Amino acid sequence: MKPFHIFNTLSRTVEEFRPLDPPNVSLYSCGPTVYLPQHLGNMRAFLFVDALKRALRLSGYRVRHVMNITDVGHMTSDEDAGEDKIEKTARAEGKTPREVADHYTTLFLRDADMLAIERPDVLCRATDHIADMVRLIERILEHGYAYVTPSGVYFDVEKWRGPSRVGRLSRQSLDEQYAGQRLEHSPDKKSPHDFALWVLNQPRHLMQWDSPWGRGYPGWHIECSAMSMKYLGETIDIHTGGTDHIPVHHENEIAQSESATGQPFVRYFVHNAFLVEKEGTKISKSAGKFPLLSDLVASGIHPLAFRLLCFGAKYRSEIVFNDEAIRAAQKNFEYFAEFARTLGDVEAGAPQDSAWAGEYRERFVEALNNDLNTPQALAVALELVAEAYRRDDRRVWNTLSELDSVLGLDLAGLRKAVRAAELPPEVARLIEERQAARRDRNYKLADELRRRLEELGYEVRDTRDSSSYVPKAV
RNA sequence: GGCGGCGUACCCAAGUGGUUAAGGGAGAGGUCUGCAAAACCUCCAUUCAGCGGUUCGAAUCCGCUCGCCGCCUCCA
Repeated sequence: MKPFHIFNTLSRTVEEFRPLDPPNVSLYSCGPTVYLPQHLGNMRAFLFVDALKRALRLSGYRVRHVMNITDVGHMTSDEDAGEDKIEKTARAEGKTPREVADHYTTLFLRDADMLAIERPDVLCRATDHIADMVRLIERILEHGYAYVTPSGVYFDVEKWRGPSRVGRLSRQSLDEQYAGQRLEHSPDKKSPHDFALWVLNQPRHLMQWDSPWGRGYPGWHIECSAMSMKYLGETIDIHTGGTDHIPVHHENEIAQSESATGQPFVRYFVHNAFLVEKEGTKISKSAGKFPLLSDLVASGIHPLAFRLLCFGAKYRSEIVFNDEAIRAAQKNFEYFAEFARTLGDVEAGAPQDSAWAGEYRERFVEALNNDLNTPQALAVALELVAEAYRRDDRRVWNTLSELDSVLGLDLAGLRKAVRAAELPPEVARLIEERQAARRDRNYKLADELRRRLEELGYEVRDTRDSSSYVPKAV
């Protein structure tokens, strides 16, 4: 294991990462809410987690990753009393909540696959874990940090609050946090700070479960606590999410988890910044308009270009998303892909990389271990390829594929695809015709044939007396 | 109103006290070439929003000003 450093929101500093049980790392990520497609901003968060996992692995850690699918409990309005978003979509589309959740989960996983985001070891749906949530709420009640009312079971924030307990993440006192807030609160709450663990007596809701307190449904924070503990234990190493989760969601998760177990809930909270549009405005689900991965693909951008775009900035920085930025990322992707293709012709024989390549591996790992500096790591990878071209020395495959274990561009696949590619008969015929035309200096015909080959998906590259044919990047 | 953050070239973006301010894209010129593509080479911020201050030394620390954003309400 190499020393890994990461910014911990709990301390607001970059810390050396020390897992509880090295080299094992327990990692929990707040996953998607599946009532709408995930937009590019959402996907950035998952790309961040993917980079974190892969970087840890490259440095010798073994990561167990759990991610939730939120398919119940997110409300359209404040205070857990509004309409459930899943149900709202279900009503609008004439489907059951489960159908809605399944549909958008499938879409999410499809996009994640296209972005080469590895599947978590456990992908768990909230609605499959109602019993776990109920048990956790019972523990909180046993410890006296919650109370039952006709409208629900609430967490008693006033009782829990202490010098170091509340506002650890957000750096806000309760009074600060709620100053100026103009929401109406359930009259059953002892304090406006209290939040629902279990909601009762909302007969209009489609999704309801029996509980010791009556039929109802879980509050929107409890799922993460329950599932995190179930699959990773009462104290986990890393918990990730977007910065928007710092003040409420994660603050509440800590309170309810630690009041139930008496143990620290999370050792390292790591939060990613947003993807923003040109004016610096957040791309949000609720705003209604946001680009999807499918929009990018439709405009001719490779999904992995978006992956590289996200790698081009640190996870703690906002990324400004615009046409020029994504096109630059596309160029980067093509640059790597092109290099992998040229390796396709080189015999796979060289087991040993050239000595000069080792330095690049070191610098790459070093960058990642320094608070996941993916832009610096990406720069190193680009420099490695440039240097290989410059030296005309392609014996860098072992190094490059190690870097690709984090970059995730599947360069090995691209390389293999070129080697395995067989020319269809029609293409072969066109190529011969074109070569003849070039020999006859009939360049007009040669250019026409080049155009037709391109239509068939083959890019033509001439040298003085031969040509190569490369299937275009998909 | 409270809390937090940002402002580095045309665009994206590292760097956060000390040799020439990473890297990529775009742009300009060149090598190669029937052309094109790919690749490579050269050029492209005496300067880090502005103004003060601390320091032998600051893009990096402090203060103020301007501009922008996030969270506090579902949100990665």
